[in-house]
Amino acid sequence: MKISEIAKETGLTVRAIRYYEELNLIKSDRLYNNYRDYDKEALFKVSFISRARKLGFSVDECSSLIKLFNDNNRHSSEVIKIAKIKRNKLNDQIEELQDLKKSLDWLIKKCPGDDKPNCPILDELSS
Amino acid sequence: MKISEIAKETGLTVRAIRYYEELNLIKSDRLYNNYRDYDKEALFKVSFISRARKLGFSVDECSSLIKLFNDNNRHSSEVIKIAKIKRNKLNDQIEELQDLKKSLDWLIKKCPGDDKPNCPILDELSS
DNA sequence: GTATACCCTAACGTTAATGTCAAGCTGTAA
DNA sequence: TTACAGCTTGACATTAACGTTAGGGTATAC
Repeated sequence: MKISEIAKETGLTVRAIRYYEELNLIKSDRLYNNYRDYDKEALFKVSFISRARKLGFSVDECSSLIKLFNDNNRHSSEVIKIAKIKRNKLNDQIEELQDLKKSLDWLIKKCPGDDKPNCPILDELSS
Repeated sequence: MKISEIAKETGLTVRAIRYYEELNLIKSDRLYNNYRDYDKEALFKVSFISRARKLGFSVDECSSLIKLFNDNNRHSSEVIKIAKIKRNKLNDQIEELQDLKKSLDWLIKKCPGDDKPNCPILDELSS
């Protein structure tokens, strides 16, 4: 399969796939004309990355996952470790955003939102 | 007041303050030696930006808020509009992260996390 | 007069994940 | 054979919000 077919199958762009190859997440065979050639296993790995990216893993994290995926002697404890680190990061992000949202909600509640200049939001930001 | 004093007061870096000036969020008077000189009103505005940044507003959004802050004919409805847009963005982000977290939680629950290679997380990412 | 700690501008570096473009080879249908 | 679409590498561009460095002027205490 050629790169554009892989792109279509996985929903990634051609550029993204080449980028992952640059970072050694994927390898590609070459045809006589130097076009990249992918077999089913390669397609499998690219799909793997695509799914992991959609799950919120960074390309770097995908790299670690791919290594485990390729490693028949892996321990599932290593995989779950990466997943848990990711989950904790997500938790932190969510909490931070929720704090921000709370503050904003509070300010929004206090602002009349009319045609007069008086505004508790600006007041709060200046005080 | 000199720039480093403003930085100390607001918790921003000197570089950040100069950056905001570059983007025309702030102006500065100059002393005979070309040093930036800030009065109380300027300090006020820099604090304003600092607080808004900490509340999660982007520099660009701060720029809009500053304009309203400077505008005596503003309507508080315009301010609340920006705040609400920001809150909605936050909501979307939070929801997206929570979805990701849910998927991860589900995968983590299913993975034994032992010394054997079998791992539902990798399975799911490949299927 | 010298050490030290400020200040200035200008400009390149950082991070992630591609987008975009140039310049050229390849494959295929009409 | 002449389009035209698709492939190649390589390299610069993008976004946000500054960090960092270079090269140089300034203030002040000793």
